Amino acid sequence: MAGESVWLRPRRQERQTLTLDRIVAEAVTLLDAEGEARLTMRRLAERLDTGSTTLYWHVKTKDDVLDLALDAVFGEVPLPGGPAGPGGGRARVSELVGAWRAALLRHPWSTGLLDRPMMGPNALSRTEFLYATLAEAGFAGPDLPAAAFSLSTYVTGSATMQARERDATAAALRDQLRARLATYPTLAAHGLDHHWDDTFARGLGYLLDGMASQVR
Amino acid sequence: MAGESVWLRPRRQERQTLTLDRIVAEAVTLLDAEGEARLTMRRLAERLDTGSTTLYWHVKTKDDVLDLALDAVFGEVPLPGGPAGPGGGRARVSELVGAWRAALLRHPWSTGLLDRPMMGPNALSRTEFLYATLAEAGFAGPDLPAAAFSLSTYVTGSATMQARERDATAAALRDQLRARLATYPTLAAHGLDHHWDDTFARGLGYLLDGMASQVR
DNA sequence: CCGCGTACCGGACCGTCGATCCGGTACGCG
DNA sequence: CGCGTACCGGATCGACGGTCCGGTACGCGG
Repeated sequence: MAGESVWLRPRRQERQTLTLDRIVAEAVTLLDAEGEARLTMRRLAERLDTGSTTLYWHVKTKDDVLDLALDAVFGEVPLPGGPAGPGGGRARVSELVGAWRAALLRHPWSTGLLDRPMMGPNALSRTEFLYATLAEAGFAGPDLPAAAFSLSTYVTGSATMQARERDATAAALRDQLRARLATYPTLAAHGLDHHWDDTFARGLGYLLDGMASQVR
Repeated sequence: MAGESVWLRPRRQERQTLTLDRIVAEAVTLLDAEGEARLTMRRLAERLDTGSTTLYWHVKTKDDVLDLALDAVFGEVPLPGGPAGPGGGRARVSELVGAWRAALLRHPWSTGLLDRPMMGPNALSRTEFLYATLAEAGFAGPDLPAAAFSLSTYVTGSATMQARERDATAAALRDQLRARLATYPTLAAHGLDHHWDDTFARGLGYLLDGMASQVR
């Protein structure tokens, strides 16, 4: 059994060496395509054209992959550049928050991972930016963490709620709810058909208005 | 092999028959004690003194158990009774929202399940109550779903964020963050030590203020 | 009092998962 | 040229969610 033919053996250079970055990137595309439930170390390894055990050289557990994938989503959120003009704090915050929400909704699985510590470098730098912008806008003392907390809470919560509603079974349940509008009259009359983008912006408006009146 | 001794055989009456309610209740206490990761159909069955397969007669999948457990948490939220006095809308909303948050934090695992459709009867009746209270307070048109959405988003998001912070690994990561306060100056200076209850109430104040100025 | 249907239960089992053991292989550096 | 180290993977482990199929006891009609 003298070694196989060269033609069958992949050339060393052509085959990219496995990298943590490649693993995370492939995990994100797999999650985008099939969701969290179908992300398996075996399937992920197969897509990377390697054995499942090899992944464990680069990563300690599957949770590591998920943590890294989540932080990769945060990495897609661009930080508004340049100095904020006077009174431009609101625009900058809206921009950051909107991009943040868009990134989460681009990867609906990410909202299911938001219950784990968001301590990746990308998440932290976005949070730092939010704190800095709010501090510059005049928030101080206990109002600073409260304002930052409210905004990030609102973003993650609303993305979770909206991603949940896109689920197929959620649509079926909503139809069933429509039939029980006797039991839930107000909800059925006003809560079923609304535009998410408008609803989100409106709620963000409430929050920013309330914050502005506090700092003024 | 003529049947075992009567003394060893449990009397029929003494042994409670297995009920969906008993399953859900036991699942909640198991989740409270050990978290979602350690909730297993086998372990749950063992606690109920039955075989794991028996559970599947009462329940179709494990997800059913989780859905029911989550709705059981919502069931712990009392609905403020009686008619709301004039201008009492804010107090009622604060009461509901506060109790809602308390229930979620009493069962920290629940925040990890918030990405699934909240379509259980308990969740729906709380949402209906919220809609009705807000409608009575003067919200109409697109402002009604926006207000209800903002509030429930704020509650679920903030509970998720706080429950996440109680995690043991989160504390370790926070210590590490404290060491890197050069990279995240504003965050490290203001975001690490704050009282959750005060921060939550302050943020809720922003939101309610902004909502009030809208409906006025 | 009998017998039988139905509501309920569980041992054995299947395929798959996350993770580990341990033996390889090839590249770079001395 | 040889050897260490960085990287890879077949085989395997224990546990999981879920199903098959054969039970068991209780109530109800005869």
